[in-house]
Amino acid sequence: MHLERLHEWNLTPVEAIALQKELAPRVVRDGDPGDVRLVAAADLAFVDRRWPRQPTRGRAAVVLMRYPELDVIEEQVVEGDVNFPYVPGLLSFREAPLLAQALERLEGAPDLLLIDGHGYAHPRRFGIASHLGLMADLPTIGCAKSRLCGDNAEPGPRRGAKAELRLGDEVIGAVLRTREGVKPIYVSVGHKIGLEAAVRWALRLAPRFRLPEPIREADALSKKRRA
DNA sequence: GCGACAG
DNA sequence: ATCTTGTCGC
Repeated sequence: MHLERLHEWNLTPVEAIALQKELAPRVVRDGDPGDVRLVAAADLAFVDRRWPRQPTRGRAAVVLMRYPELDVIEEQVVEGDVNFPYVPGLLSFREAPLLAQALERLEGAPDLLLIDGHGYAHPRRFGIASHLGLMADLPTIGCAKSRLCGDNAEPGPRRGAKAELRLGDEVIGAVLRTREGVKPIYVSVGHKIGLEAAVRWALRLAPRFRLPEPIREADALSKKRRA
């Protein structure tokens, strides 16, 4: 698939923040992907174990799965240098370059994209899911395992229970219980999909475990040695 | 000044 | 993210 080259990646943190503010208005926060047949997810693992903020090597993995069968029909892995440090709020400048390369190698064309991280639920409303969604011009959902910003009540104990994630007087995402007895996940709009639809798809794609199946597969693939 | 802080 | 064994529970 094709991703648009929106800018260069070799930026300073100050430039990265300015870029996020500039691109955030282009994110589309509504829509509902019609009949979804193919779902893709991307995740990245680190190859060595140096300080989290230092230059290192990363391995990006992308999986393409059929819906509703949830079987993997394509995998892509790209290994390369990671130079940008981990800075809360600037995750995409650390991880997106390699993830974008892996996504570009995908031969199949997904109807929906899932990213491990936040989208709209971000200080400048432009998390990595929105960043990659904008580049790919695809309906994209951000699924994070923990909170970056905002406040929320505890969702109910049953699968499907949710609570609003809000920042100020704005709803920036949802806290969704995908399984009874486990911690909820944080769902937010990445691009070209409304929050309600994003939550519905996140839940549908996580029929058995805490995280949506495509993200689990991408995570597992990124941790495999090879490339 | 203090606390929070995706992966 | 990553370092790590056993262990509690379904």
